[in-house]
Amino acid sequence: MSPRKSAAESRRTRDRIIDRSIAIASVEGLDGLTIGRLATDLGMSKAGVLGHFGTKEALQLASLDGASSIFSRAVWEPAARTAPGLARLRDICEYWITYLEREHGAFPGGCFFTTAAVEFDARVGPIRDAVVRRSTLWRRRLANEIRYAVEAGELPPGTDPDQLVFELIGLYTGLNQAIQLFADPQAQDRTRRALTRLLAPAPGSAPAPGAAPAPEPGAVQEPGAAQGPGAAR
Amino acid sequence: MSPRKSAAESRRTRDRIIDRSIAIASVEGLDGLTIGRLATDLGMSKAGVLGHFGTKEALQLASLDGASSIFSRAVWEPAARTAPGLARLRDICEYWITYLEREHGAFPGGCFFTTAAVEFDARVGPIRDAVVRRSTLWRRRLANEIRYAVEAGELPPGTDPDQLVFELIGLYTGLNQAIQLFADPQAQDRTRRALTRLLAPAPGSAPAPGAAPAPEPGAVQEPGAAQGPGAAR
DNA sequence: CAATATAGCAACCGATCGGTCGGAAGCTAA
DNA sequence: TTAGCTTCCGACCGATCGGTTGCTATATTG
Repeated sequence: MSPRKSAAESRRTRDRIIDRSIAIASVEGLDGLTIGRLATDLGMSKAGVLGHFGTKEALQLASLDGASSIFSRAVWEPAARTAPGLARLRDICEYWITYLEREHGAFPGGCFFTTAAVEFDARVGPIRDAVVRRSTLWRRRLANEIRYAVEAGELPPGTDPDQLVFELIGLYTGLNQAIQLFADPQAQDRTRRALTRLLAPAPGSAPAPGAAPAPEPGAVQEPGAAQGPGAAR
Repeated sequence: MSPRKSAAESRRTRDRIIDRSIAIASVEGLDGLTIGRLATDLGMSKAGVLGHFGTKEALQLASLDGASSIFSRAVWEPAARTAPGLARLRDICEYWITYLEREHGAFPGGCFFTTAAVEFDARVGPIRDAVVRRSTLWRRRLANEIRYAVEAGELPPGTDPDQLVFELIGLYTGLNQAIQLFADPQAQDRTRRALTRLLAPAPGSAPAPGAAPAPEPGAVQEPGAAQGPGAAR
């Protein structure tokens, strides 16, 4: 009806498309996303939508990019202000929990990357590659943070960063499932409880309080801090 | 070309359809599965395929049922022969690892239920309900086994079964991702290493060897068994 | 103001989607 | 042998898929 054309206006439209695309894809999957549905939701024509990207695959990749920014802004950036090491690692984990909460509203259908990873983990092509790349970057960032914490003596010596990353990824994938599939109100607490064990400080290091947004005070059992000296990570 | 019709023959055809359907859906998702593709793969007509189920949704539900049997046969049934408690729990976990291995060939695209759970975790309808139901049954079965082990004194008293289930589910979801998305050859070992910590026996109980298919002998670090007395799972 | 570039639309393309229908082929029961 | 039931096929349905093609209307550039 009313073709706008300024460069700035065009970019805003593009962003609107990507935002909506992310919302749809987080529920229906990147493949379940259709141009027609997207156009209807936005009150545009299919050609108008597709004109910004050329192909559906390009749109999917752009959505992945946009989702990546959202994740980064919600989890990494706020934690990046904290000093590196265990403190920052704990911040990351706490922001990560918040990011996955339904109320956070980043993605109506749960973590976009979990969905995309499972959706494309058995296929080949540019989208799978992009998912693998982003996921690898995140794993690497986590591993670096862990390595730093170990070298600083905040985590037990002998801790295997990749092993800890492996367990963290699993933990958060499980958290996402508990929230989305079961709407489990205890999921966050369970995650924090697992974290106090996974991220228990090295025996000799500083008592470790402060820093992180408090890993819950008045919980049940679980001594948490104190742990057998040899029980690495 | 050649319509067969005996009741037994019909059932065999139905099973063939479901088998193929499971294979496709584990890669493309239950939604990505199409009648046309299925018919082509099986050398049948679309009507011939759909005639056995009526609707695509019924076919999807039947596939979920079939996948459930495969999982049960691969993980639960072999472990059910072991005496209940920690020993059986360890068996379950070991068979569960085998089941997820690419070479196992149960599902070419990785665990059918992980895929289905993520695919439908943000939707409503009979399929999501079925996924939730099956997943809940499995969680309950695990929790029961854990509860038994705790009461038998094989796991530390104060262990929260649901918490341990939560962490196990996450661990195996992570394993599935590591295998499918990263083809990580160390994923199985990492899972076993995490398991030795999660399923560490209660301090006072029997030394716990034997029983399970050996949770790896000559590994690196990680004392494993010994753990602070208070550090409940 | 004129020329160019582009955002967006309506209409359309072939392909495929889930699903229906009538009939052909063969099993089973009377 | 015949009647009825079931399996399966080929052809077809309307809807939707991703994508293309002119075209209009505006913004920008000169």
